[in-house]
Amino acid sequence: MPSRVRASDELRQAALEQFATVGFAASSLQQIADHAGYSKSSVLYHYASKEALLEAAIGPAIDLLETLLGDFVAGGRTGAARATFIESFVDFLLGNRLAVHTFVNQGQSLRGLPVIERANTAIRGLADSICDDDAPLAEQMRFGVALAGATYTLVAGATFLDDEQKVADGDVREALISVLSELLLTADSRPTR
Amino acid sequence: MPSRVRASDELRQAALEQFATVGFAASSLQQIADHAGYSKSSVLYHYASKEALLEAAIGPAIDLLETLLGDFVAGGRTGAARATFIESFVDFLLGNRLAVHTFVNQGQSLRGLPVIERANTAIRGLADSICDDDAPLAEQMRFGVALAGATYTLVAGATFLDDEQKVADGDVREALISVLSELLLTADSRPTR
DNA sequence: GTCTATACTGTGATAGAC
DNA sequence: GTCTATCACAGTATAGAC
Repeated sequence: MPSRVRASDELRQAALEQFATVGFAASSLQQIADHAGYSKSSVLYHYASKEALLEAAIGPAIDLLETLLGDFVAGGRTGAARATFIESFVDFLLGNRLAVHTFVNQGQSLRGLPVIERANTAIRGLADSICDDDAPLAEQMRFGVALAGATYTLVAGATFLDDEQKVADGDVREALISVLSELLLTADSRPTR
Repeated sequence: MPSRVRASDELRQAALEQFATVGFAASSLQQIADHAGYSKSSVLYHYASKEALLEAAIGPAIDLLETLLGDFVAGGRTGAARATFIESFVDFLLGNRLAVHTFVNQGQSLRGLPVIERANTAIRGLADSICDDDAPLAEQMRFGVALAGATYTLVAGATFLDDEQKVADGDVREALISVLSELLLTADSRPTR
């Protein structure tokens, strides 16, 4: 193994995989250390606590999410802006599956942690931006279903499809963008029912 | 307090609320006992183990889900069947928020438990039924996004909207059915892109 | 920088008094 | 049926050798 790979990076990656698969609360420092090939104490040398390890593991992805959602909220409400947002969002999901998986599945029980709160604030900002104007409830739901559906379809996909039909990421990307575009791009002109 | 309410029911309800809010792993028998006004040992008298408590808490909802999905898979692929399925599914979500919340947020880390596996089997059966025929990937995604989106929108709604704008359940029901119908009812005639 | 050894806390679960 | 007392164990975290 090349000495280029640093222990802290290996530990961070092992932790991310553990958090995503068995959950944060159920992950022990011992398991993480074992998976990375280090001792439990080495983990606590590189990261002051289990929470610090979570911060390091999913923090970067949360950073991306913040800028992604922030840009969309700040930007115009034009159809073109929506289109690029959809693409960015899908790419974000595909490029940060483990972190998204962790946040989606464990976020509720991790309220109060700085990383989690940052993500929640960003998401709430998006929700407010969608709901503030007098948009009909169905429109708000369409947005929620689209983003939550895309997110959780990938998360559930990781859960169910892992062993079997391994679809190519490129096809998934295209199909997801297609469905989200259907839902969101022509939303203004849709009937309420 | 009327002696009509049984201790086991109170404990089951308290456990469900704990599991849904702080998660299964993070919930302690002590907390559950405190919330219900009993001692930790009383919990273990009524339920042999923490897992048995989970079974009792979300089992009934999983039963409903099994029949719901089973009926749809067994039934025809007609538009009318889809319409009634959408309505039943939304009603199921609205009527079992805490159980759904628990399964969605904790299910991944609880693999192997009988209740969880029953639900996973039912969901996989639905997924197979949708994917078995040569449906295009976008159509499969549309189904996934619709059901996962509806599910997680309500779950996230419980997370974010609890304190503020308390939308009436009736309106949510109508809006959700509307969005799901848009996505699923005319799916056969949609273009791939 | 990585390890061993250990302290301390809280957990799920059991036994037995009432 | 509910309680107190106790168990064995796993968890995070600390101290210090090398």
